[in-house]
Amino acid sequence: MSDDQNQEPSSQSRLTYAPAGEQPDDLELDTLVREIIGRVADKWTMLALETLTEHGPLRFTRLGELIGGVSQKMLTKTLRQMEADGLVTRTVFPVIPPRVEYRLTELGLSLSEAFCGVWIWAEQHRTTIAQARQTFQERRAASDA
Amino acid sequence: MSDDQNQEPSSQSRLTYAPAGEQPDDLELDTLVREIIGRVADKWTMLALETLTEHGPLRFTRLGELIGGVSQKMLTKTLRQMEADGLVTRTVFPVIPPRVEYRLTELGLSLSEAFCGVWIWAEQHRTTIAQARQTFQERRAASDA
DNA sequence: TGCGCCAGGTACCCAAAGGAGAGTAACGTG
DNA sequence: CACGTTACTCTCCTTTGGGTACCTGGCGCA
Repeated sequence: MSDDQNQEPSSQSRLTYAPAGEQPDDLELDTLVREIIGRVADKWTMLALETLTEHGPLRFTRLGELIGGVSQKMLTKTLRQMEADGLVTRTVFPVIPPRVEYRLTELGLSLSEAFCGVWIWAEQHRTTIAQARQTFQERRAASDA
Repeated sequence: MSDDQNQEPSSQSRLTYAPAGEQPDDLELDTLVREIIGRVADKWTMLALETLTEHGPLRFTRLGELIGGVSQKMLTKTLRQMEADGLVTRTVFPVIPPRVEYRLTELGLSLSEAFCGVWIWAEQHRTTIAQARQTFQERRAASDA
């Protein structure tokens, strides 16, 4: 094996693994996909997505109530990000008191559908997971003793 | 609807929205599912899941290389959590130097399949998202001016 | 005239996420 | 006898996530 492609001088001192060799265009695509995954695979994003899918267009406060346990700050931040990514539209009605409506776009709806499988998985396997955690705890407790 | 369950005294001063009224058992299930989602919908978990699905059983360092950009610390933490949730098995071969193999369980594989739709979604819509971000930035720059 | 309404913005703060680097065990090889 | 090997753990540090609280604006209402 020629190691001329391997540009790490000493095999040590690299504690964060660099991506293993790939074609540059594949790597580029991969990076982009990862970045997207990192953004949409967010707790609040997923919850907002699901809530909007279930209840249709909602205004700010109502959406917060339905999601539950979210602070204004995070709700605002999450919705701004989703808006930036084109997952929701934000419509401001110039009335007093203000009224802002959040509505899923086609893109947002398609993501919601893609995530649907994960929700179903979580519901179906929750008991299995709970059980796995139980046995894992017990085994660790046993190995500690 | 009776609001005798609604114990907020003044509608103000509650900046984090409490979950809107639901049946207690539904709420319990919901909490559990949310907790699961919060754990599996993690960046490193998803990447590890996908890597193990694509490459089959892997040992620690190789898995880190294939995932790319992950530190040992996070890799260890992620794998421990996945093990605790029953998504992977961790097999230690008592040899020198140590050899540890990580392998997806049936549960892990099923989750991977559930996530598959999200990966496909991300790949399919990446240009749309990039475009949405572009226009969002431009609109914000325009409104600033 | 002053409070409440909705949808935030902003400042302050703490906790968790996560990276960098060193250390470790136990053996094989030079 | 020192070095490399793997799969970690540990400490130190910075960054981010996220909660609490206080502020605005314009109108209706008491």
